[in-house]
Amino acid sequence: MEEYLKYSRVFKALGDPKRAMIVDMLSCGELCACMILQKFEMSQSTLSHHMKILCECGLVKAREQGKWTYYSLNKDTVNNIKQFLCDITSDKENCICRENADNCKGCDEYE
Amino acid sequence: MEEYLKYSRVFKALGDPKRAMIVDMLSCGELCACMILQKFEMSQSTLSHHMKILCECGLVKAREQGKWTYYSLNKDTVNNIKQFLCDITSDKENCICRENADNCKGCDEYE
DNA sequence: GTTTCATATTGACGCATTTCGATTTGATGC
DNA sequence: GCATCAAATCGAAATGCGTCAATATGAAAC
Repeated sequence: MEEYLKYSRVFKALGDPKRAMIVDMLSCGELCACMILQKFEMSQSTLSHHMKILCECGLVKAREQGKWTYYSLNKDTVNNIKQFLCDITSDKENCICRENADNCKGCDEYE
Repeated sequence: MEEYLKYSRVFKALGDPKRAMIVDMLSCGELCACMILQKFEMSQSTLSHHMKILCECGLVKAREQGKWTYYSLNKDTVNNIKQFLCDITSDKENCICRENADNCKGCDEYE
């Protein structure tokens, strides 16, 4: 379950449309907070909160320079969850989560 | 924003570790609800609720057969969000979300 | 050092989510 | 028909989330 928790934290961060859009914006390169804020109708504190969530799950990196904070996408984290999605779409012969499949009458009938 | 909402609904569904695990279980093939329930310490009503969320976002398909309901992964939906992740990790020259980048003093200084 | 500006933090407010026990629905078997 | 079983739905409680205004922090400019 620890493994799933690791992934789900990132998925949860992307589970807000505004955060998904922010991540998409950052895919073109680093941006400062004020630039991101321009694109949304939200308060500065709300944006700051969203950026914190994106940073805490590892999706986004923050770089402070003087007054400004520059945010960039952490592609390693994106690749991690991309790998998870690849794993679940690849064909598998057998699977550990199926080990007790015989205990289920319904599944027996189906097989 | 509509586009991001479409993606974020799926991400949100994966944003719960139990649901991420269920999706992983289904990656090996169709399973009935009772089989999934065996693997978790949760009530039957709670599982039913999670399955509804997974179905409503399009990640999982339900097939009813008599008393039993069989769930399977909808790989098309997984491939959709995989494509989004591929897009944001690919190198881009320019990006529509950057169109007003000059308005930001901070960004100007940085460039 | 005081002002100004960008960002973070705090506290509060509704709203959504997770969870459960209890009940309902709908199919199967007697 | 009646009992049984799988799954869905309902109602309620606890927790979490998105949002804002107000305030705090901390760097730059004067």
